Amino acid sequence: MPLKSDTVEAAARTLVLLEELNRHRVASIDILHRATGLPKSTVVRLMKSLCAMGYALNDPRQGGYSVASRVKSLSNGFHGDPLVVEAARPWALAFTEQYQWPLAIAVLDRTAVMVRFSTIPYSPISPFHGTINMHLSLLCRALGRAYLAFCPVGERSMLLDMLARSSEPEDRLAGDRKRALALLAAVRKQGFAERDPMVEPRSSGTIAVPILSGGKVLATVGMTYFTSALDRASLVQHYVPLVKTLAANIAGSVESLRQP
Amino acid sequence: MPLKSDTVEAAARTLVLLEELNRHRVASIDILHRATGLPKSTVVRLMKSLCAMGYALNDPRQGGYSVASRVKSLSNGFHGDPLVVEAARPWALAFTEQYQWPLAIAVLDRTAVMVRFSTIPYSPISPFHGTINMHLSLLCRALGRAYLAFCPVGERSMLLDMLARSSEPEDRLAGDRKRALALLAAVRKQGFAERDPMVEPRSSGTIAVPILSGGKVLATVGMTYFTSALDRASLVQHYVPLVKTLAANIAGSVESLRQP
DNA sequence: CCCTTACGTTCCACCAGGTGGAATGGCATC
DNA sequence: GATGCCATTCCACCTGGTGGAACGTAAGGG
Repeated sequence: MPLKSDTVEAAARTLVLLEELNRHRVASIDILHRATGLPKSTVVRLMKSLCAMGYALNDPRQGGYSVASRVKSLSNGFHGDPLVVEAARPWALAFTEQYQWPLAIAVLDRTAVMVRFSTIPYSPISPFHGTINMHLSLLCRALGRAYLAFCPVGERSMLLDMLARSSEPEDRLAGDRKRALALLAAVRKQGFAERDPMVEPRSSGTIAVPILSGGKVLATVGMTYFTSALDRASLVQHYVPLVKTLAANIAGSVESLRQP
Repeated sequence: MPLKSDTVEAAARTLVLLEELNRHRVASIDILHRATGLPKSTVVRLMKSLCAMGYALNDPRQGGYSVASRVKSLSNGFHGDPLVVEAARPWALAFTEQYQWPLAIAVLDRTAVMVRFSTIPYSPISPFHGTINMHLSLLCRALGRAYLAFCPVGERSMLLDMLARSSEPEDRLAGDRKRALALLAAVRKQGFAERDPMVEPRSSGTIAVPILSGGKVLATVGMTYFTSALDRASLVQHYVPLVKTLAANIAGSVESLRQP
């Protein structure tokens, strides 16, 4: 079944597989098969190609495959992160250095938010391995909810209209506009967003707030943590204010960078 | 003409093309054709695929193609385990070839360290079972103690907080913060960590040191030996310095691999 | 200890996808 | 207007890529 009619199928599959591999420290054939929907013999053949070319390594004792250093040459020519990411980078790195927990910066991309920067590589205790370019839903994920709750009323209305047409399971709540608006009002009241408790993995959680400028949401910033490591009081009284201060500092840097 | 007999040809060509694209701010079809040796129709077809999937952009006004932000998904997983294991592998294999004793590389995984690479299969004196993917405690095992003793103060504090909530027998000492910190101070003073003498197997021992970078512990490296084969003087005066040098070499390789 | 389950790997018949030379189109230069 | 150069499209050809089935191995449970 072709992914897109004007793509080279084998190439598309290989790239999707490599993206999935980047999400894990080590990934088995079974994990890659489930995540991509490709038959196992196809996964094996494509992974062998990636290993032969130096993009991946397979150590059977480790239990699977992992990315190798050659993958850097597939992206090292890209230098076009959004302004808000440039502004956020030093603040986010300093935060993770001081508090250990990883941060993510996400921006709106059609009807989801997309992670454009993360301090996961600099955190010793990250629940995730590679989240760059992940799409996160607006109604079930912390980074998305923080966007939808704090964006202008007109924008929220339009986004909810678009979400109502979606067939994604995580967008289902958009079909019940009243409940969706009530959820978002609760997020605004609380002052920060959290991942829906029904969404996996349940061993971790995220708190997220908007990065605001001129009444608009430029991006959202979220801190992810292991639920076994932080009790709710510590989370709400200690970390939420820190993430809010971080967001304000980032917004300030965006303003500075915008001056000619 | 196939690149390699065990690769998916179309995938290999696409990746080579993408690497070449990364070398240019903008690249024309002709440039890509000359650099890769692929026929122009092949280059066009593969570039169309890359554009359709979001890895490249075509702007005729700019004079060709350039990489797009999605390429970051192809490399963002190269940090932590994959990075440290790739950096450590050649150094560790050379060490075991020269000194025979097996080595293990371990990284932090929540509140324990996990062995991610081991030279046991390459050691002529490896009566030890394979240890890859084993979790080792932070307070009773050499590889764990090396991590906890030499990591930054803030991180140690947080890890001890998390360990205090653990019900694992080997984490019990975390309940007595003062004694735990005294143990770790002693490890730092000694310059290397050892397994708790009460922990089995007593016929063997491990010496471990941190792999440091920018004031943080990336991983720990440990050498396991038979206690009947080495006296303490030989261990401390001969092998500990060798393992420390090994760790410094690995750290250097990590820095090199981190460059874009 | 044996059976079952789950996962990784190999095989191979099948055919659809990928190939590249030739032709075409567009643009700049003289 | 002719020429040269580069990008793109076309399409006959055939080989590379596919995926279900079979096999091998290891782990877990009774």
